[in-house]
Amino acid sequence: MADLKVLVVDDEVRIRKLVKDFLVKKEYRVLEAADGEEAVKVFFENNDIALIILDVMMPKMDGWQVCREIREYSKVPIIMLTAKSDEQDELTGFELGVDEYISKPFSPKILMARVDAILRRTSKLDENGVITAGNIVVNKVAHTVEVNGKPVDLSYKEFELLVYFMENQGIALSREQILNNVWNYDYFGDARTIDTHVKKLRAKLAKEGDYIKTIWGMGYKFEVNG
Amino acid sequence: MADLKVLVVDDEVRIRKLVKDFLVKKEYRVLEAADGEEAVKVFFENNDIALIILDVMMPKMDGWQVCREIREYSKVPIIMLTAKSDEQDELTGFELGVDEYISKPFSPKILMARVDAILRRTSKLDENGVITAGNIVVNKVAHTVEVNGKPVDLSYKEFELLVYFMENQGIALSREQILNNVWNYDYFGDARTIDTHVKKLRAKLAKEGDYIKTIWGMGYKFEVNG
DNA sequence: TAAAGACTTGAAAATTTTGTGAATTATTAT
DNA sequence: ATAATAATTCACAAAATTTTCAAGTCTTTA
Repeated sequence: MADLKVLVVDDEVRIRKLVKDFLVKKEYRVLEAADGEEAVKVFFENNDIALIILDVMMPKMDGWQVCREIREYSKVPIIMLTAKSDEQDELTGFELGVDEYISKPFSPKILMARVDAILRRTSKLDENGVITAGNIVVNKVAHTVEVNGKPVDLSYKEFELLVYFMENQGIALSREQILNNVWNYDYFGDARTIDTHVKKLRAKLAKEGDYIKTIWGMGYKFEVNG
Repeated sequence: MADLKVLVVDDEVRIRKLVKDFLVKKEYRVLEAADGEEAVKVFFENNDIALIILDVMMPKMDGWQVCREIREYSKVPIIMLTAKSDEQDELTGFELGVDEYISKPFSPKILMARVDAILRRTSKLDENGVITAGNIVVNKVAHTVEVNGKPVDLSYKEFELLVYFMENQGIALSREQILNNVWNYDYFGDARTIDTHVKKLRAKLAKEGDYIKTIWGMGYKFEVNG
């Protein structure tokens, strides 16, 4: 597994540890948060979290609220851990874009199966490192890109940038975020260099360059539709 | 590709044809079966099938059962084609030793990528330690290399490097990766020593030296085509 | 609708990374 | 010990990419 980050949010240490142990065994990287506020904080400090496992019942800010706040900016998959009695609430949850429910007490094995399944279908990152979006297929392992079946040559940075975009489809990315992720965090130069790379990328992707949208005053977003 | 046989099992002719066409284009040999029983029969009549692409939902005998029966005798890689709703079943599947899941409707391209990846990791290395790629034949046991049938003398490191490349065909390898694998992980020296070895290797392999591609800013990749 | 601010773009400048031949330092064989 | 062979390092040329810059366009907002 390509080193994906999973954020586990629960106020009970016991539960966090349990889930974490299972995740670690499957080679996921695990971040933890003990309450809703911390969860939101951790999530936005790490902009590459692949999935959140979120308890509903928590002090300070409950799971629903966490979900709402995160959904304003991100489509990251969320698995909710609910008490048996919360069934009623699931209605709310699906509207909020929750991907799965698992009621406590749960079987870690099933939870893991769901995690795998969701990551497989959402992040499109399979073990082969192939990411797809529209007519673009990127093979991270082979370091190749195809647009409409035809190979396209990208430079190192262009490739990195495209991968970053594709792994964050539908998410508006600020220049700062892009800089932090695609460039080294100690990069000092002009953020405008991103623009130049975007320009080149768009040109090389031809029609599919339109997948990269400009978000005026903010940054860019990669999206196939819309 | 060394003429590998792939068995495609699906009750819909349309799907079989689609998959077959793509596989044939990649120079695989394709066998077909329209239901589970036929699949098992065909599999055991041909003892050199390299991979099975298996639909779950089929008359007579479903994919799970086919999987179970074949697994009693063989570790042949299996890719399952599942309906979206079958995710739940994946638990069962992984226990049965299914290698991959692809949910319908699927992108043929992704399917092909998976096929390639699986075959690359499972079947490349012949039983006798002979690896082939294009016009190069390496015998790990005898420690010999032939290019176009003619023996080529390589030094120890050159040989190791070539073997590493050939065991990782199509994969972009960073200098660090190469260093860790071909040199001892505690090697301290300059990574540029790789460049020098690559240079020598390319020279000794003559025309076939082109198999070693430079990936600018990243490292090298060994690939016969492209 | 004009001005200010934010993106695009093309091209030049600056920087990085590679390729190579030769020098230097192990290692092995004689 | 000495010669031969192999592995590294070095230095500089060559190649390719990244960044900067300036002028042109497009958006937003007053």
